[in-house]
Amino acid sequence: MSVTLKDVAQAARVSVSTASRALTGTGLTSERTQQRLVRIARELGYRPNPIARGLKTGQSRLVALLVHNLTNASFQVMAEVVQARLKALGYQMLLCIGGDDPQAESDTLTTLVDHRIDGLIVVPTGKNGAQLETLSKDVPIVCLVRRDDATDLETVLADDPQGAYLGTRHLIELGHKRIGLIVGRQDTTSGRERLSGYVRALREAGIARDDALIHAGHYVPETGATCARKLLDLPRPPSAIFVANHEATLGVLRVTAERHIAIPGDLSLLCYEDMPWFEWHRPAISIVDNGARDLANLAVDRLLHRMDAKGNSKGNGSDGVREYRVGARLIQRDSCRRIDATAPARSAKSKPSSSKSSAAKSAKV
Amino acid sequence: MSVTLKDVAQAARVSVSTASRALTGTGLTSERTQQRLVRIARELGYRPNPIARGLKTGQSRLVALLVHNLTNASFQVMAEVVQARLKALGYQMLLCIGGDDPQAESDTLTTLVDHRIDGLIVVPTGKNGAQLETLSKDVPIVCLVRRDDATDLETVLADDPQGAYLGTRHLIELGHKRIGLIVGRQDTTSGRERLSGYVRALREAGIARDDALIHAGHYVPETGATCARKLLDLPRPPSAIFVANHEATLGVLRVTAERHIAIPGDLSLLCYEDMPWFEWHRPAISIVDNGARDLANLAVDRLLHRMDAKGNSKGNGSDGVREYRVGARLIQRDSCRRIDATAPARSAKSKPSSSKSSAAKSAKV
DNA sequence: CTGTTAGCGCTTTCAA
DNA sequence: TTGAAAGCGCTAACAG
Repeated sequence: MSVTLKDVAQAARVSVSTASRALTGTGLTSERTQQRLVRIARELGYRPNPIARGLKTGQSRLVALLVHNLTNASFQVMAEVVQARLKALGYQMLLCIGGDDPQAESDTLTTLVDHRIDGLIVVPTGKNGAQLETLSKDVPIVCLVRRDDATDLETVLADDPQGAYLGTRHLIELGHKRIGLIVGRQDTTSGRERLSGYVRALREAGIARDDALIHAGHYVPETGATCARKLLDLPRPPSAIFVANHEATLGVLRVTAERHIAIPGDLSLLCYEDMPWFEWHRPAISIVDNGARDLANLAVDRLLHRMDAKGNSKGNGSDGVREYRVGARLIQRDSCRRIDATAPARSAKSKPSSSKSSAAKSAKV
Repeated sequence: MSVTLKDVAQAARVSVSTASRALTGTGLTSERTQQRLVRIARELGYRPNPIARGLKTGQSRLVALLVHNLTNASFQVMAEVVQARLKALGYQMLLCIGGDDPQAESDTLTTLVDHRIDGLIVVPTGKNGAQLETLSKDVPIVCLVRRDDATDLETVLADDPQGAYLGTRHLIELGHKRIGLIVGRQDTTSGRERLSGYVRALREAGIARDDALIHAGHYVPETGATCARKLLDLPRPPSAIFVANHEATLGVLRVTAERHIAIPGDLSLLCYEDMPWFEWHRPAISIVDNGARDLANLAVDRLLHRMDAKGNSKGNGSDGVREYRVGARLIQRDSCRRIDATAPARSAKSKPSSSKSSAAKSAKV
């Protein structure tokens, strides 16, 4: 079928080994034969077979990205970034979707290693630490977005404590005192950290924490809807809701629409994580950007670094740092408004998006 | 590092070939050795090396999916479906993102073939027909969503003519006579076909086609916004807009929000292609579902069929059919309303989502 | 039913 | 600087 190294060697009347050396560019051939071989290879349309090469070298030019799904905009961005970066370097991306299921993660992991992937970026479920730890002996691994506490793998995380803090503080600065929080499961890094940032901002502002305002659950629209109802049904409902994830935000928006609650007139809404349509939505949804693009880029950087270090067998490329944080930032759009601290939370229905200008400047980092 | 077939064979005191036969389950070994080998392999934690196997068999257990991006919800769904189906069969998915760029597509294609992928599902740009045609000699290919007219590759398409027809007819049945269309570029299959379906529905209803109501452009929010403005600025603006793609719909929604045009009170909006948040948006956006999930499943079916046929070398598995269509269906939500044919298009602002019940039953297919 | 032998296409000793 | 030869881990004739 295709042109092999042997064909090239024959055409050039040299041995395969010479051909190999010339084409892989080890300076172990004479300048002349080198160039000649390159030319002939091109003429013949020779393309090295990565499989054969891999069998010998143990490499595959394949890098895997394991994420939970493609519904989440952050994961979409990450997949696109990782793909683009790797392609530019001649790697192909194996995209795996684990659905946040430990069993699926475990299975996938072994198959990936079977395929002799050269590197792995994984959003861990947190339940396969031992396996990850073992695999990391063979292949460079970088964890993304979540840490697997059972490992000390290099991990690239969003600065969730800071992001949640910034968001909450922003709402406080706008005059909100009762701020509802819809946050993720507390057995994930991000769930815990976002809660902690929220709590810290309240504490600093001298606002008492009210557990009736805090709800944790899965990152799905249903959770958002359920929690929003609970919050709004409170005797003293919050004047602002901070939703720590974009899927849940969909649920919240539905509830507010159903109940004809104007945003930001009756309720301010702040969301953690961006999503393309938040900008197009009216009112445009203010967010705390988790920096998905930066996270992915950093993860790729770190992975490449480790892959490189492994190749040169100079240490494991860890650089001594185990955890990287990518800063979150507040992006103000139109879903939060300044309220008069003395007025009741639920004012008259109306006063549409005009809060933009009145909003405080971005909190300093 | 890992356990090889040789290790298993030695442990079992048989030759590697026997071990191979036993483990690959060709009925060419005695029941006893077969089971013994399987047991020993398991005990040793043997995992076959796909690279080595691939070198011999020419297969890789890798299937590639080449799409334009991951921003589009249809592509997200397709990627998830393809990934899930393939994983269940022991294949890994190589996800490539071509950005609808012919050069990128071409490059990717060659790399994929280098990697000896076992199959390819591709959303073609339409500019690399010759290359695709050539590659299809070596590897089973199924085109998805778009046809590459320069080839006669098996192609799985949405039934865009029908979908656009259904959508348009639905609007007509609701009493709309001036229906704006924001459609895709006319050099793509879907762009042309969606326009044709629209035109056919108008013709059947005896409504004259008005080119001022038809705008074609890229599938991006900006296009939607620009076209929406043009449509709404018309001396006689449309009473309904049919947006032939979800990205463009974002742009349209922004414009209507900016101008305080109530949907569906002042304007009915129908969108081609679903997106998770359309359902959560208020008013929930009515759509023509292109059946992304079905498309992906069918593409996988066809690909597997061809891969299978190729393996058994019984023909090319084409079954004589070159083109498959997956039916589109209308999903009514709350963004279209019945209008009084005699009333002016722009009525008083208000009358929010209550058109659901009054909407006509789904057009029959 | 099983073992022996020969590669798949490439890299990499080891000699020359 | 080059060639010959070995071998990565596996499968598949071909004998026995």
